[in-house]
Amino acid sequence: MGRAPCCDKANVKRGPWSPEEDTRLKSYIEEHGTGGNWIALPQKLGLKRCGKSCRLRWLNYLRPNIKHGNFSEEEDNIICSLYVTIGSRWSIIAAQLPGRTDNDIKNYWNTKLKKKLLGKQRKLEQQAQARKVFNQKQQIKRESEDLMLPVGVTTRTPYWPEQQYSWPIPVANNASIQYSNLNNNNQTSSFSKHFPNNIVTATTMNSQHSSRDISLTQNQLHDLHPSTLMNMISTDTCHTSNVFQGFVNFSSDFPCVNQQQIDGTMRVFYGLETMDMATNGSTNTTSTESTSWGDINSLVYSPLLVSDHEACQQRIIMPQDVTFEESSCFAMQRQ
DNA sequence: AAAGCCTACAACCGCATAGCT
DNA sequence: CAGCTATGCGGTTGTAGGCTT
Repeated sequence: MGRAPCCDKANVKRGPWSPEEDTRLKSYIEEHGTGGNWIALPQKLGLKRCGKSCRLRWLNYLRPNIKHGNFSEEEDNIICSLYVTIGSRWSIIAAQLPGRTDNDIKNYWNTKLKKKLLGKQRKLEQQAQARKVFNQKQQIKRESEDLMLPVGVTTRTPYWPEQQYSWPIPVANNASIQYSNLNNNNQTSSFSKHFPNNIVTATTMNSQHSSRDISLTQNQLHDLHPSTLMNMISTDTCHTSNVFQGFVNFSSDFPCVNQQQIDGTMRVFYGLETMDMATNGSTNTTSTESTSWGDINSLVYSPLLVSDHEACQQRIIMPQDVTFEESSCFAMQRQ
């Protein structure tokens, strides 16, 4: 047995609303309110509409201060960032955009923004593939060179093969890459690199929510593997390390900095894009996730179990005109 | 000009859940 | 606590209008 219908479908009008229906509904609600009962509303009004339909019409089109169309670049960015962070929770996203309805944002996403993002994603895939092929060729070349060495001569294997973990460089200004991790001591560590000035900042957040902000020089970090850095940040010895040079205000770099704990996985934020990074199996990171770019869902943080108000407090890295024409963000993938 | 296709978006549907009895 | 109902939400569908062939 199916669910009981909310109204008598045979006796309700469906389809587009007429101006007359709109006027009746609008003037009634403005005068009397909804009365807390949408189901009874159409009968009071003499409208042959389902209560649900009245509610939707009011919420999405008739209530005051509704904006339609003409989404600004800023709104695009907010929608994309929130989608990446919390997924298709349109009502939460709409709550961040005054005058916008969840339905409007959903439609806008499905018809325009998604395609825009997928186009960018395809471009990234192509660049990643090219980079992968290049790295494989380099590896083969190195191995074949090693084979040519005389017997008894051993090659020095660098701890981090040269350039293998070089930081990807976005072309545009004001980009940042951010890593975060929850270690075994319930301590969240994160670090980010900002472009184009190449300032690197790091933060640790322990269970008591105290934080430590550290800055590192570009030259010292260029080839440092993220998980190694994370290790250093996560330990109390970091302030004595010669890598760390001082303290900067990390939190103010981000609109929303509530630390989200991503156990076992480090992620990179690149404006709109995120990627999981394979790690070197150090103490702070426990798993390796492969990143599929064949699906828009791969852009979404998952799984995230947050309440609605928490969702709004999650850390959101705002995209800031990052382009990827010249860069490959997969350079950090360990082969 | 007309048919077919595509896009945008309004509206619907059904599930989950809160709140009431 | 169980059952019922209204509401809220997200996915999906329907359709009008524009575009292409």
